[in-house]
Amino acid sequence: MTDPTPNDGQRELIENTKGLYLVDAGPGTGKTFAITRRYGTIVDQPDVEPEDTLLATFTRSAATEMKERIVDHSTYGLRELADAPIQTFHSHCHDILREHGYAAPTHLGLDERITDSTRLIDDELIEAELFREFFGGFRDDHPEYADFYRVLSSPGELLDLIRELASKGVFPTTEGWYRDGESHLDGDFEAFKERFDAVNEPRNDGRKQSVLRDDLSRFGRNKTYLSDAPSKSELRGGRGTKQLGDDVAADVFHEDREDLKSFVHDVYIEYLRFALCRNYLNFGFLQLFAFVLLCEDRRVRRLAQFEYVMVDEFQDTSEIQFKLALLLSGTDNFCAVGDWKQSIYSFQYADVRNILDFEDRLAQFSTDLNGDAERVAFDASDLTRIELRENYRSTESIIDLSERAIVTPATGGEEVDASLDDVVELSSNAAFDNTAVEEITHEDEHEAVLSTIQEIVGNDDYAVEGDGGDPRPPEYRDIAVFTRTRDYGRELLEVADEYDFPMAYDGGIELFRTDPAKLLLAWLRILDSDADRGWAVVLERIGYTYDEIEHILETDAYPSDPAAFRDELRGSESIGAVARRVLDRYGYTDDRADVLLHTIQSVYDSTTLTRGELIRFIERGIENGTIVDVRASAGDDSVTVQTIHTAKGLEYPIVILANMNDGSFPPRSSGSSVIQYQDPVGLRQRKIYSEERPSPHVYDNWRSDVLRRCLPREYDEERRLLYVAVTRAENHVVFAAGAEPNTFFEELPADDKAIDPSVEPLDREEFTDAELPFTVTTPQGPISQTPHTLMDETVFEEIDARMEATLETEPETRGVDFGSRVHEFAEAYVLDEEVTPSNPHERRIVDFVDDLPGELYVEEPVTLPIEIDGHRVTISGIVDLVHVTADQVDIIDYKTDGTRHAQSEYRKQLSVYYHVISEWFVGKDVTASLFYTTDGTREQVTPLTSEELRSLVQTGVEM
DNA sequence: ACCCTTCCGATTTTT
DNA sequence: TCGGAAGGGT
Repeated sequence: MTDPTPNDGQRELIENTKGLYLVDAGPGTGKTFAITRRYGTIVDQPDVEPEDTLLATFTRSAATEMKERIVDHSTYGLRELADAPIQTFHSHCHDILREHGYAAPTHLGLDERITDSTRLIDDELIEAELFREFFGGFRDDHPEYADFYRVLSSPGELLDLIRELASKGVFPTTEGWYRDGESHLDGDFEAFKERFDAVNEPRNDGRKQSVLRDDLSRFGRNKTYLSDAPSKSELRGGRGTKQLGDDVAADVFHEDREDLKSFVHDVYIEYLRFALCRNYLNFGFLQLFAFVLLCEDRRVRRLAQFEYVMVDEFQDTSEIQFKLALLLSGTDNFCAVGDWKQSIYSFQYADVRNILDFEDRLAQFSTDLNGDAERVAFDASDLTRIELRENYRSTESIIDLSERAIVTPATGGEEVDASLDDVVELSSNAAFDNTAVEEITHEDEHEAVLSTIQEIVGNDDYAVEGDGGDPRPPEYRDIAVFTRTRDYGRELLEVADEYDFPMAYDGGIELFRTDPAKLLLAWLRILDSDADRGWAVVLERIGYTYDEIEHILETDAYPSDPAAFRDELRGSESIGAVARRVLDRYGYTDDRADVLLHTIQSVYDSTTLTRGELIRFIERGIENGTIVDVRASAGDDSVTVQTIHTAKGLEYPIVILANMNDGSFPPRSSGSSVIQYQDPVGLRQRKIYSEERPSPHVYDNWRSDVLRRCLPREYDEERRLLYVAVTRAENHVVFAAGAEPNTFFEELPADDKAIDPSVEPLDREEFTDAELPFTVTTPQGPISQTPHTLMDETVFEEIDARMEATLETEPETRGVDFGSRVHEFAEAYVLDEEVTPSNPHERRIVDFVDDLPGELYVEEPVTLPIEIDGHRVTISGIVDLVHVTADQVDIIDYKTDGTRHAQSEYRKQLSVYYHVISEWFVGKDVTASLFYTTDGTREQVTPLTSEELRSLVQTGVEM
């Protein structure tokens, strides 16, 4: 592909090894070729060894590829390069800490040490588990932060925040914040003011109010603020005002955040301490300690610094990685290679500004690092920019299309920031340009895509470049279908399967942490040994309460229905049949269940696993959160389906970009967590708990609401994703959309191709290789140490204890709970959706509604209402509670949403129960009410009459 | 301005 | 389920 003789840009990069370089390397420009040759030039100098040169990559596989290609072109062999620092930032940091990291924590004031036995936790779910454990202890030790706990929706929110701060170089010390960390948390008013002014500019020469003022016309709507919030008119100015006052910017920005900062600080430092005590680090902490060490310890820094530093995929680096790269440079022989248009990893803390504002950031970071001591020596004004301009992959037409993509608005009115001035123009090297850029729209999008593929294969109109550069008709293997989400890819594969279409998914699926997998595991355990761990899950699912389950497990007196099902399963010939029956029983027929079925079947078929081993296999899958890697086998002549992220770095003759529908390229939202860090406004809290007034207790933070509206929604990364997708193509691109095409689809120039989807079923024999469209890799590696429970036992212990306590004080209290499935069923049935009853509870609902106001009897699974601190609590699975005393029946529906939202939907739900229950408890006074757990208030609901219910069933319309 | 109701969207993946 | 946003009525 890449010409062995470097072109001008590549040669400039390869030959100039001294000094500071920023290389713009667009798609298909032979970047890897140039970097590896440059590396060769560097280490082939007589006085330079591989250990003097750092080549940082983004992934391990990229590092491996680099090494292999260097070996091909230099005097060094693979063995000599085995230990060379050609690696990811993370693994390099790991190495630094292993060698010099023992006392690194002391620089933050921590007494703990990093030792050889300190592990790296590479599974986020295991870390989440550990963090939960940590946070539980933290809560007990720090009652002073109660107001923060009450607004947090989950501890995971804080872990996310900590990770983000770590990636930005904001670290805590035992005394406060490391270096200038606190200023990041406070934010940057000047930078904020600029954005504020930008959205506060009146429009139409001052005749129309600013975007911001318009946006705030609904200020306070659906919100509850504390009394210090200004009124809407105070905030926006009177009638006729065109923009917000200047003072508003300062007013919303400046907020007392001392308590918030100290809360976050304490959680952060204590979590670091916890991790070190437990002898582990996460990826972020690896970089955190490496950075601190390099900053504080001059000896280590000198030892660790390189004569040459090259960073590949620079657009994917985070702020801390940029700074680490600088600290690791002993000279200014520094070379960053990347393409801002391909920065699509912000969720992994990649910061596109590292490459877009390279010079500014370099100057800024160097100054920061040199604040108190001379650490790095860079002069940003000595920067040489190199542009790689020759594209060896795509035709000129594809390149033109990609340039359009990067500036295409994502919604009707969006103004795109990027302009083509920032895009380095590429020229194509393709042998010919017969490019088709087409678009198809059809309601049956999946079928339409498959039909299109059939149309393309073997068709000379879609010729691709053959081996000798001559055109040849395309085959299945030349085509890739890209999607934004995994889900869409799986759906497509599902449809393809129906037609025996040669199509293979390429990417990862977290298969085992799904309900179907857990239930299957439970039934396998029951089959194997009537294991309690299996029965508990099955019974809980049916709706038995904890004490009932305990009783059943003790006496082995299993209910007749599931026991019969177990016996039925025992008669199944194969594991596949068992799995299918279990999934059918619970109504799992979606694609995910099918993949699970496929996986189980193929693992069982292709290995010699016994049932017991299969159980262990699934258990490991759940414990490790195993992503089942599903890959196209290379030899198959089949279409590849993958997410755009997975496709980065790859190339295909023909690309179909599917699911170009409304909402499939979502805007980057400001996040929904209560406590968040945001550039440039710093650390902010969106909800505030306060008991000052009786109700409600949780208030919205008006400043946060205004601040958010000053930072516009961004589609920049979605555009870059689009760019990445298009630039994978060598010859042709097809956009596909369903019923509601998005703006990208509408705006991009493409020939509209009418389509009448009819997929020709293929002869399976012809594609025997593709028969099983994926292979499954058995999870490897050590089994995690976290004990795994399908049921959260602490919750049940808690419930049990409280039940005992309540029973002692209120022996009269009795209640009933329904499983949420019955709840859902009832609602669906009343609303005349097509549902078939599958258990006794559901059949009773059917009988009841069909025969209103007929008789209804419900067997009584009994439980007790649960009270904690005088408040009823919502416990997952118990949605509705019926509270029964001698002469009174209370039907209660728990809601966490305390301040807003209509009761109408709830009324429909509750009404069904109301009628069921009042039939049941003839002679008692029955009431229905909503219980708001946020503030403890309770509201009586007037249930629909039987007539209204009946009419609902008949008309199917809302009241 | 306030209240009630309905609608919409729940990513991506590597270290 | 559950928040955010927006539309409609008074």
